[in-house]
Amino acid sequence: MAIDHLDGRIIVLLAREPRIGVLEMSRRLGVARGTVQARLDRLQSNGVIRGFGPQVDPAALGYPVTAFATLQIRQGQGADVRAHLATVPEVLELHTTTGTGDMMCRLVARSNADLQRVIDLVVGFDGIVRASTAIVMENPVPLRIIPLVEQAAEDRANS
Amino acid sequence: MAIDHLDGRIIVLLAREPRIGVLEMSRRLGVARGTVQARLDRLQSNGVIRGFGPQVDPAALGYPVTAFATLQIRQGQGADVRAHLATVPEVLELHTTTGTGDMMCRLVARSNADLQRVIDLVVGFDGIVRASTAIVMENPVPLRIIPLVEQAAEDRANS
DNA sequence: CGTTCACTGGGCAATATGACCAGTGCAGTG
DNA sequence: CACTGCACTGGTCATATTGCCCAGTGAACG
Repeated sequence: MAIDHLDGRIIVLLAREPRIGVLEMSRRLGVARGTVQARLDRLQSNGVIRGFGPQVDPAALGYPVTAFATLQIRQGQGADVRAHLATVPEVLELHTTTGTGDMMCRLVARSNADLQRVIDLVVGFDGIVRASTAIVMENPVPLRIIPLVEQAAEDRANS
Repeated sequence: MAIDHLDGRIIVLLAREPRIGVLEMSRRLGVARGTVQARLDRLQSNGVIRGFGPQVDPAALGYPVTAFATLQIRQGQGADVRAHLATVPEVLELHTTTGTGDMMCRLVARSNADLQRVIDLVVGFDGIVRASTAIVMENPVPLRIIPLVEQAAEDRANS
């Protein structure tokens, strides 16, 4: 569960240069190849590393508009709404939350006009009472994991 | 910019089985290896595929709590706030948005109690007027891209 | 003290990689 | 119509990497 310093270095190295391979990694980290391999296997079976899927940029796919929608759900309709939203490709992720809304989802669209279509698609479902949408203008900090990994490795080292 | 059907199949295949390699892909898709290689190169230089970084699960790292925070910023302090948030490892991403808040960020924490520490860290900064936080309970649709890629490939085919 | 465990450093065959090449079918252009 | 550029095919080649094996070492632990 907790990762040590070497694990941290492996993940960070992999995040920075995903294509380098186990052998090159072992060279850079100054450890035996088998060690890196064993660590990687462990990290993957631990679930710390879920996989190495391609990181696709929706903007480059023709979906440059991102928005977050907060949804209020009619009591007892949660499961239906989830199933509904799972069928909409423009819904990139969905969370159930505490707070003013019941759910929060990330949407993408081809344009601001197209966002209207997507929102209609999302909201035009019986169990959804109300939706409030925030359009993303800029993304100063793109989804990242390196700082957290470094901190987790540090915490482990200091304990 | 737009992707065709083969591009779509490459991305989906890669998303499902990231480790398979170009040769195996060409076998499965029934095209020559050089073709897959050329397509991949093109997708990467297009920016459609940003990379193949490891997908790290914060929960497995010891950060099982996720939250979204909506921030209101004092006029003109935007840049300072961004710089501040970029230094907090628990801030996994940050967006500037329209709507009631000025910014929206995704946070993780070691526990609900630890979330308080993270929020204090985030909010304890001069330019931030107010923050409202929604804790994630469940994640019915984890961040995904396959349905969108398939739709983008379809759209291209039909045009 | 003995055992277990992770790591080292090495060797092996099998495989994938990047780099080429000539040939082919197709779409668009003059 | 002929020409040209382009993407794809199917093949080769040398090189690098992979997955797998092994014995030996050092540290932690009961």
